[in-house]
Amino acid sequence: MDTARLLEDLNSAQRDAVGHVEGPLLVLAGAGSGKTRVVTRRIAYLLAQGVRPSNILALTFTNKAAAEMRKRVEALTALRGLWVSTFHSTAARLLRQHIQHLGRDPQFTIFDTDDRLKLIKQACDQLKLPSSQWKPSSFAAPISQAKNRLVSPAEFARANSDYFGKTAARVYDTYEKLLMQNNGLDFDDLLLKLTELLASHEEVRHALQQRFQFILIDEYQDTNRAQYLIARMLSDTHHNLHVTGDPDQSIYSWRGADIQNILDFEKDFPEAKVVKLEQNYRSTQNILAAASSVIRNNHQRRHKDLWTENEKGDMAVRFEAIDETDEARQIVRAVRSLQSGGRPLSDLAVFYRTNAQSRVLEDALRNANLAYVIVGGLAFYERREVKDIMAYVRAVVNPKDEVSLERILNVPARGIGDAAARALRAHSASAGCGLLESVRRAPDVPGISSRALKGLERFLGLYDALASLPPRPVADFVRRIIDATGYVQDLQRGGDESADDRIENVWELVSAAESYDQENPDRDIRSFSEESVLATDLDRWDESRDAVTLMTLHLAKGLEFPVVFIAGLEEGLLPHYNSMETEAGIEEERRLFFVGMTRARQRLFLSHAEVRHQFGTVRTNPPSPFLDEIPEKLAQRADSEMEEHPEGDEPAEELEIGDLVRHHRFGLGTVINMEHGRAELTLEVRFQRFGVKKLDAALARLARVR
DNA sequence: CATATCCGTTTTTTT
DNA sequence: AACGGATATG
Repeated sequence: MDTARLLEDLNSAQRDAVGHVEGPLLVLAGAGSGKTRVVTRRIAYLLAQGVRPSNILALTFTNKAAAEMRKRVEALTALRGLWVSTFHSTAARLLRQHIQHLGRDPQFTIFDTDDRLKLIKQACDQLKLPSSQWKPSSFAAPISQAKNRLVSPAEFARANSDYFGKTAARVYDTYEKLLMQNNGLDFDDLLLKLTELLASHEEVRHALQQRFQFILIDEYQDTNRAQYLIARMLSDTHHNLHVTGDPDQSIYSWRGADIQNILDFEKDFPEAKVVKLEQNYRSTQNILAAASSVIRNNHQRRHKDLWTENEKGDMAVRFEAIDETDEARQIVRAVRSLQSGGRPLSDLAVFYRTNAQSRVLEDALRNANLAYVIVGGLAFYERREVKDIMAYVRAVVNPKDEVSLERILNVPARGIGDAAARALRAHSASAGCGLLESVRRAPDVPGISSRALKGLERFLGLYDALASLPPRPVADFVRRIIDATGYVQDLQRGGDESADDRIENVWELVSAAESYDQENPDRDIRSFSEESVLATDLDRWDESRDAVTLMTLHLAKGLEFPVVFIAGLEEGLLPHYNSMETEAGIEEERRLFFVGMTRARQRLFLSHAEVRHQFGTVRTNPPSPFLDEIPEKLAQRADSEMEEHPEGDEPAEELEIGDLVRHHRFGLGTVINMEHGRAELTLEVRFQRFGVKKLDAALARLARVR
């Protein structure tokens, strides 16, 4: 393809970036500034310059971003041998080829967060930590953080001398041993082990440096220590490292991301070319101005001015709801009116801070008969029934994976209970053999009932039958598991309420396997298993469906919608309680809000509720301070709850002491006393802002708030 | 050993 | 409010 054509419809900054060939390149790409376009064009440009596709490595954070990038490069040029994939799957792939240099078995299984927790539990048991005092889940985050920062158990122990830290260090150490025994790597290990491999094995590092002469990294502001080192080491010979990112969209520090990586890029590579993309092609002037006025309040920030040639557009709309149900109702009403104005539902998205917020929205949309999709939450491959089936796959693929083995031993129930499992484990420990071997020796293992023995025999038959199956087609393999275990019949028999959903998911797994077969005729059950662990809900999202999209603000990064709703803009939710203690925490929350706002192309709706039901209790939340950072002239207030809820629509007789009520002037309050007079009922209400008032129930027109 | 029931905990965000 | 884990019961 001719190079002039690749440059012609770009602005000058974009052209600078695309036309850069040799040497480090930092592209500071503001929201909506055509970043993906620049990256894909640059790949095409490199190819046009004679760079071989196999010498290029493009790294992203999500499979979706990788797929999108691949698709767009493909539209420009042929790309056999080009690697475009996530950090994690790239690491997995490289480790399969080279991990034996670290003394590990290339047939490792990737353990997800659920598996990890089970191993941590095992570690706690081994260390005899009383469960009343220690929660296994409390160790997950510290261990993960340590790995992200390349801190070994020994170093962790040295750095943490307090009571919790010392215990966590022991758990970490034991957890690592268990991972090894199971021949497993957790998500963090994928990056960590690759870092170790590159650092300790010059010949591998060198070979990969030769292979990947041009490296591109997307969302560089979200890289953690390990990812940073991988980037540095891989690019150490040719220095052709091209990173793209936006410090204002750094929202993953809790996962170990270090914003310093992008801020220090020029220090790391003094010869780096820096390009700033500040023209926004996505949003209206009003939306952009509103978003800018928010992000401006961050102090830890490199100044940047986004601007656009787009039209002024509508003002952002800000509205207040009584509670989360009311908020959902108002959003539904707006959705309906947009729809009748000719908007397809696929134009609309609702973002929120926490997954728990999706439920009310979901209910409201369903009741209104509006199509919706929830992206995120419990990922498909994390659902119990899907994990059960996949555990069979994993147990067969990696016989050392005892987390999976234990999971399936008695699923569906075949008479192998706790006692039998314990006996098998004990035998493994004393005989020094694996759990599977103990299952084989079950007749000789003490403490196993005859019923359990029968079950174990059946299980073994099943296991061996599966182990001898051809690894392709994947769908046949999966179907065989379902048939042979009677998994679906078992669900039907159990007859619990969610059985239908679960059965549906099981069949959906089969169809996922079928499409995998179609799309990857050369791959097998092993690669299917691996890719499924790294798959997320976002990857499965079908954007073409005519439905409102619901997702968290985190997931929204990198996407855009003509119309965006951001719900739950309250202090405590955004910024979230757990992030409000430090300035850095609040700034990250503000960036999260900024990310959400800048997803919108034409319309932006911002809502908050005065009270919210959380953990079964009611919580009164003031509006998010971020809302007030938007100038009045940029956000029009729609005080629509008045029309929707005329006061006094609830007879006072229904009130009880303790009820939360809303008064048109005094706002929210709690009924603290009721006095029945001759003809009237006098209420005593303690208002949150106006103190205690005595009101005539017939006149006060109070609305009860659940 | 399987099933039923209760209790406690959970929820911030995810590859 | 809902799920999973622990406990009691059949």
